[in-house]
Amino acid sequence: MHSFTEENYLKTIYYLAARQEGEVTTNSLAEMTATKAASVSDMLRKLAEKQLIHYRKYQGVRLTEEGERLALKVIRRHRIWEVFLAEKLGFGWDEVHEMAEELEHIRSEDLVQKLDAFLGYPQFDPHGDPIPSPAGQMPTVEYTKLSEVTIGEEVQVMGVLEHSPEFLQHLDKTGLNLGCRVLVQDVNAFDKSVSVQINHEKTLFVSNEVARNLLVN
Amino acid sequence: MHSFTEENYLKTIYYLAARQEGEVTTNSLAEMTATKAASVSDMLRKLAEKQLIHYRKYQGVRLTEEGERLALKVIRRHRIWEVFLAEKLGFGWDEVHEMAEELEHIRSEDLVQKLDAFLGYPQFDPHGDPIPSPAGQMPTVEYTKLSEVTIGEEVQVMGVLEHSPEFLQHLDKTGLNLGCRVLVQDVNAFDKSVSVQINHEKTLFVSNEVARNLLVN
DNA sequence: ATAAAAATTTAGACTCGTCTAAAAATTTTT
DNA sequence: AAAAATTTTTAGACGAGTCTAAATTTTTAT
Ligand SMILES: [Mn+2]
Ligand SMILES: [Mn+2]
Ligand SMILES: [Mn+2]
Ligand SMILES: [Mn+2]
Repeated sequence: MHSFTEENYLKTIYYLAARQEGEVTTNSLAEMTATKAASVSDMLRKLAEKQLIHYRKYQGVRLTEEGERLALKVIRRHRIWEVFLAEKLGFGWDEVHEMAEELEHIRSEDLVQKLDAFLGYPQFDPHGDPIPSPAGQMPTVEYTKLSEVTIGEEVQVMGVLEHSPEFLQHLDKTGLNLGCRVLVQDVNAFDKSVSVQINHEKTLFVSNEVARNLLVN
Repeated sequence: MHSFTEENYLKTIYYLAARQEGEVTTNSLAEMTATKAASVSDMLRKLAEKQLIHYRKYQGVRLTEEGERLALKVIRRHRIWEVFLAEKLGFGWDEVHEMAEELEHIRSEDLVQKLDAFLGYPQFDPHGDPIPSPAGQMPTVEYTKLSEVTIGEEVQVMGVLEHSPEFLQHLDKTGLNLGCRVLVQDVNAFDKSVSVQINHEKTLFVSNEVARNLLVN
């Protein structure tokens, strides 16, 4: 069995690897896990011993097949629990992540399987992130950032890149929920802010900062 | 905040105190928590420092008000999760305890509150154990052991004293589920085994060992 | 009332995951 | 190509929770 801590490191390595090219660095892991580089170094040695990562000193780190399988298992559990919390218990998408961080470590194949069935085999979590298959495959989705959409195009909000409660609450307040239709009316040449029409109703301005973190299509 | 381990000790002290008179002993705690007396001694010192137990060396241990409040919180979470696992996910009453042992430590007031509402504020868990109130009160129930019931009386199965999967699976096999009606037809004078009629249908023999662990109304 | 037995606590050690400070390797700058 | 800056690793320590072995206290038996 693997500890909570090991599971968290694997998950974090997976996420960092997904968003850059090449190996994941010690410092980026330290930042993400809110620990110090020295602690990360220690843990990397342990994970390498257990064959969960490929690790060459000073050269960064990469998941082995087994490590990726485990990381995806944890991510699957996390996202399924998020669906449960949002759909069944009525939590907002800004509240579910923190609880899922704990629930994802509950160890029982059976539990996640039954929960998945109870939820009707959801494909996406409340943030629009795809749920890995039981076999450990991450579905590929190709979404565009709202900031990349050209004027005149109408798209649908499919997910978010930024997951902080503050950002999600901001979207709630402006009415930019998952699934809502967005027509790009204009892009400001100076600050790249976007003027959009939501669901063929109200018009609003979206800063580039927000637009870069909204996945559409 | 309190650690998983501290929560488990408090819960165990509560259970041991409930089933004996007087203080709880170091050895009984070591047995229940599957650790050694030396480890228990250490932990008792820590819990006493935190004012969660009354502790005089060599004289056993008793929960403080704060300690009992915490213990009941953990027990409440445990039993609510058990209801969820049985009612919503379809697990058997022999399967839920182990998972609830982990889920009971998920820290969120909001989560247990919403889960409670989702389940319709259940009063009893799948084993017939009462669920402590949000305020931290353990409901009093007065049940009798089936082994104490006199011939001719008809009672209803309300709970179990023994919670092992083996015992519960045995009850499943013989059809002695929660809520079923039991008419005591005869008690064997030699081994105290009981001849009972279930739901006015089939008759079966129940060993004294089983009858002592069945709570009836 | 002693002695023996049992229960409990203390002492010292170990693992896990973390830290700070120092050393070593790599990368960047000049 | 050196020197400087940055990144990473190692060394040594710590807290939580556990262990075994030894010391101490309490209980039971003689
Ligand atoms: Mn999340
Ligand atoms: Mn999510
Ligand atoms: Mn239980
Ligand atoms: Mn129960």
